[in-house]
Amino acid sequence: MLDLRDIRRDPDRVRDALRKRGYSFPLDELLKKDEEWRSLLSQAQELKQKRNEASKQVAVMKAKGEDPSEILSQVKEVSDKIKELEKQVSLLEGEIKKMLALIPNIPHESVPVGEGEEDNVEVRRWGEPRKFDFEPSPHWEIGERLGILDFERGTKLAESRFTVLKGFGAKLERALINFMLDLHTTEHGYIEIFPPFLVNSRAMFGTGQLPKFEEELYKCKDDDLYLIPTAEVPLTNLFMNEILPPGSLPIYVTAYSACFRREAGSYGKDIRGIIRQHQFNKVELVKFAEPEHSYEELEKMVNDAEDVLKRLGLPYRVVLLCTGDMGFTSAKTYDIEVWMPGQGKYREISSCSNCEDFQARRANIRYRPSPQEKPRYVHTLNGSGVAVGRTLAAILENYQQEDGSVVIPEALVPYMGGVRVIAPSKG
RNA sequence: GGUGAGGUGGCCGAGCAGGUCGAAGGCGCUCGCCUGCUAAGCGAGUAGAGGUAGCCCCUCUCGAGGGUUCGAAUCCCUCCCUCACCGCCA
Repeated sequence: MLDLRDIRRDPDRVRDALRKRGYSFPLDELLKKDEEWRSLLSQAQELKQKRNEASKQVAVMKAKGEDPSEILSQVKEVSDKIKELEKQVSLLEGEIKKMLALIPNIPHESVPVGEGEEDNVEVRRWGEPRKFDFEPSPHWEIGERLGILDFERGTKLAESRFTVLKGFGAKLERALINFMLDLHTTEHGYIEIFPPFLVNSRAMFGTGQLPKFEEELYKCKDDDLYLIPTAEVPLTNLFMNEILPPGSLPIYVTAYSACFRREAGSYGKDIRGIIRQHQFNKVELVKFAEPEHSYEELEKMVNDAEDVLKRLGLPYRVVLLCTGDMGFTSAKTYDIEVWMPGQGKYREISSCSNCEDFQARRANIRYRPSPQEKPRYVHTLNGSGVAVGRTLAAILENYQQEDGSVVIPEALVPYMGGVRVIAPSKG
């Protein structure tokens, strides 16, 4: 959420941001409502002042034993007028808040202007895609041959885009989660959190899933609870409605969570394999930072996510998203794309964003820079560190052998109980 | 799910037969004084938000929302949450 006062002060800045994002929004309507709101508000406040003064007078007169009935009848009218005005004020306030909640964040000046994926800018590459002396298979074929991915039973139990992991597949998924959490907590300074996978609508509003993206969420029928689409939601909202004391920033937190997305509107995409599932596992990174340092923190966070892929020996590239491809809440986003030999292209495996104070304002997360200063909004950052299912798919494709087996990356061997190769087995 | 108690400022905790109460007192914190250092002591300050370019100023906020009233932390209604005991349960 943007600050209404900033919008008022410099509406062109917002117009420019909306244009760069390819967003249409009735900004003039908002400004008009704002003006009306402020006018009515100050009218109401003036009357209240009057009423408060009169009420005090009544108290004094009563104490002296005088008769205040004359004032009483006058103030009664004022009170009624206040009620009328306040009704309008709160009505307008509601409308303004609703509109405000639908304006996306303003892109940082370093973000390239563009319309879509094709305008993103590659920042760097790491690792050399392996040369195969046979035709590399896509991960779903490898996984089915090895008996570790079971798509049919996933669909039987739930619906399409659900998959059952079996044997070493299930173990590899678990190994990856533990490997990533250990890496981030012991080497990158993150505190491990195990959050709720269901959160209420206030939390969903705080991180920007609601109200605009409700159709992406699984909602519980009888409760004000939603399945989280990412651990970013519970992690970022950890400090909702709090003022962090001086010296607490930056705060780094990480969590494993299952993520649930309805994937409405992506019917045709990635039907095969485990790239796009309704339920998937992810290790998430979230940071709370002072505004002065949030962009350094973003670079460091991207490095933390890259480190996962480096240690697994998976080639990747880092891409800076353009204005038209960025998420609603983000001011600047880097995607990390891992090389998938089976598909012959790089696929997103992590997305790291600086949301600046956009989410902090929604979730009311502040910090006090020093004991005598006023609270300020923190900057929040989030990033995948990284998507577990996609990493598993990347390992299958990058480490596949001609005989159908898959070699386990060295770093994971301890997490796999010493297993170095997953070979085809019966059952 | 049942019964009972309760939700006040960073924390603890008064106020709750409606009226100069955004709120005593204590702790904590900040600044100053004092003191070889530290501790103690003394003095001052110390909630958040909005209207305003901004000060003074004004308005709002005592879990949330609504109501009664000239006036609500105090009275009434609804909801939420916390704690205790019971029931159920991984």
